[in-house]
Amino acid sequence: MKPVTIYDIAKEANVSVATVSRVLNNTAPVRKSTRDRIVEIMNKHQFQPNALARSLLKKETGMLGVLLPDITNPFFPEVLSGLDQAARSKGYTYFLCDTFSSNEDHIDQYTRESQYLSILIEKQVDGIIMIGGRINLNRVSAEMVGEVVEVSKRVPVVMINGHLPGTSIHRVNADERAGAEMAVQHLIDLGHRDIAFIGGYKQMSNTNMRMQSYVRTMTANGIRVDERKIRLGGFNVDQGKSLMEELLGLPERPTAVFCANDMVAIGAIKAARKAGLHIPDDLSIIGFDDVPTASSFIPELTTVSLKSRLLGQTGADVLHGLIMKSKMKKVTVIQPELIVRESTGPVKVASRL
Amino acid sequence: MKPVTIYDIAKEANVSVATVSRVLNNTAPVRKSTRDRIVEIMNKHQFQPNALARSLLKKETGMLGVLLPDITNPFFPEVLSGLDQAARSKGYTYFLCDTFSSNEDHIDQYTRESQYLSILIEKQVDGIIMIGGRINLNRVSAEMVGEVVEVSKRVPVVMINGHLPGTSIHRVNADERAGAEMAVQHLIDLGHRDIAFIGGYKQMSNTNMRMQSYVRTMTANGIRVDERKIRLGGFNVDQGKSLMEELLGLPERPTAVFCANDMVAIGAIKAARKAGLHIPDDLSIIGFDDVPTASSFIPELTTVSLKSRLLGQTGADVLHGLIMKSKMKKVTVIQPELIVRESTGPVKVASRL
DNA sequence: TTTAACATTGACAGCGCTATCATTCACATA
DNA sequence: TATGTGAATGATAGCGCTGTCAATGTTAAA
Repeated sequence: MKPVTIYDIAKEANVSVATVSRVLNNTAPVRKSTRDRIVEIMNKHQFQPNALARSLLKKETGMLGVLLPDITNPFFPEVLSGLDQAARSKGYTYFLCDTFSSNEDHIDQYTRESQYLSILIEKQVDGIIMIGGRINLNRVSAEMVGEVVEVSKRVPVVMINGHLPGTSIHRVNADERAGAEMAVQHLIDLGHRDIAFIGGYKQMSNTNMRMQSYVRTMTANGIRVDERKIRLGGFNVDQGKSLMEELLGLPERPTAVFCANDMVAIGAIKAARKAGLHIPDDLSIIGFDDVPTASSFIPELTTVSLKSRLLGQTGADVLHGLIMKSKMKKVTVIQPELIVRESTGPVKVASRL
Repeated sequence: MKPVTIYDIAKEANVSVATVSRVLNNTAPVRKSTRDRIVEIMNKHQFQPNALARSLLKKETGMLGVLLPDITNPFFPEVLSGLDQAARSKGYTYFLCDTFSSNEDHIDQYTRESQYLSILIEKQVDGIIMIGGRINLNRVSAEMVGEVVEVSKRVPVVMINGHLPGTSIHRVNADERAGAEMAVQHLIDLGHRDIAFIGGYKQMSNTNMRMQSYVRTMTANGIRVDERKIRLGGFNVDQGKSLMEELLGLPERPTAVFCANDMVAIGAIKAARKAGLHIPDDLSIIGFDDVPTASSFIPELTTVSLKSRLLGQTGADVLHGLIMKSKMKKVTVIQPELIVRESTGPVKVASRL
């Protein structure tokens, strides 16, 4: 059973294909009687125009590509949800390209990224959004950067929470610095002075920004930072747990911990509880990202929201602007927000004993 | 700057487009010297063939459509991740169509579903996967069913964890009945007799299956079920919380609670703790789905895994089979697995006091 | 040397649609 | 009645690619 084309419709309605195309796109006046007849025939056959043929001619597909590192990481569905809404409202459909999760074929994220990039180009997407947050500065070789730059010459690209140094690709970023400052300042305002930082990876720009901002805020408040209380090494619950255990092994444990993200914070809480500590009475813990889990955890996590949905939404808006050839700001910064919940509290002098 | 086409390549290489096409698809022998020359020119121009044109002719696009209700619900990214892997390994790219989340334009899930369905048809996807779990029996009108059936005549469709009664659409389902039985039996084996069921919605098939299986297992073990201890009303944390509060208000509270999903279980634990109960000593709680959060929660959640990744993977495999016109089983059932963690424990007689 | 059998290439139609230009009507105005 | 104007329509050329058929070379067996 062959799908019906506008030729079939045209023949049955005794008109030319041009006329059918006209009623389809409402691109020129068609006599009401003719139009009605054509529409009826279309309905009768449940005619659906072939978007490939149309796109081939019009050089626009209404399709976007969205690259992200791991849909299984709860941060990304949030971003995606904002992005989805904005994209849909403008009539786009998008390919989801997961570059790292379920990595059973031993291909690394960057290789997969370039594979997807070229597939997307071949499929003639109207634009590409790369959601970062994992950009590893060491690994971003000149080659990789060059590739993305090359792609961005062919089709608009915007990066969310990522940045390719030396390029001028449009991006929308959370203000990580401000976010980290909020977190640390919150702890300090609560009376804490002995504040640790755990989680993340040295090579990653987001970790660095968070950590640097931590150091700066401490210093600005006249607090000396203790190198031993900065412990990097991962973004997940288990890693958070062992990082916290290290901290607990120190001769003098901190009264508060700033975690590189919420997962690490959860791990930290688990370790602390196992050690018999009560949160937040004995120890305050603050996370980062405001993943949905954060609010359902016990205790509910104090954290800083990166406004993930807004990030996604804005990314899509910027991309749309680019596609429409509007002049867009090169970088859009989204202000995070401190979310105070239950895992932080005022320092107690006794808690150090 | 116009994109280069095979014509440009052909001209520069002094061959016909047919030959260029041949080296592109390796579809007929080409003299090595000619091939090398063409390849070099392609590289020089970073030539990427236009997939639209190719697909228009070949009637296959390598694109799939994936419909799901809410990417923000942690169950779906898991399914998607399995699906992604299987689809990618077979060379497919897919459109992600979120039919319900971020629903700010007041269009309901079913309307959006049909919108997406027709977009996907127009884009000529090779197949469609609908991930359910939210199919509301009341709302699945004849119209909706008819629509999906109509679509499935044009392109292969597979439903994951969903079912349109009266149709013969291929599907892969978790064995909800068996899963619920595992959960309840686990509780009974632990010595519990007074077991409640909370969460879900009466109109949904998954809720019904879980609930019926709960009743059956109780009865099979010679336990009478107490109607007051079955409380439906939602799938999220807050709803779980208030459902649990209702339960706690009962003259004789249960010693164990079987929750319709993990989110409800988390809510239940929150309510129980607030009431001063210790989990699992005073109350055992078991969830359903084995969402990633379940293992990071405190206490770690005992639950039954629906094998979400496997579900997705299998769905993609079945769809691929259908696309390849292989004979596929109409329904594939995935066996769930009981995951015993910390939120359930043996009954203590004293816990009833 | 001749000829069959491949290897290699070219020409060209056509996938389903839209844009452009040309043509035909139907009226209203002069 | 002649003419202009806009409304309706048709004819047709591609969009970039692949498949088919035909036309060349080339090589090895006869």
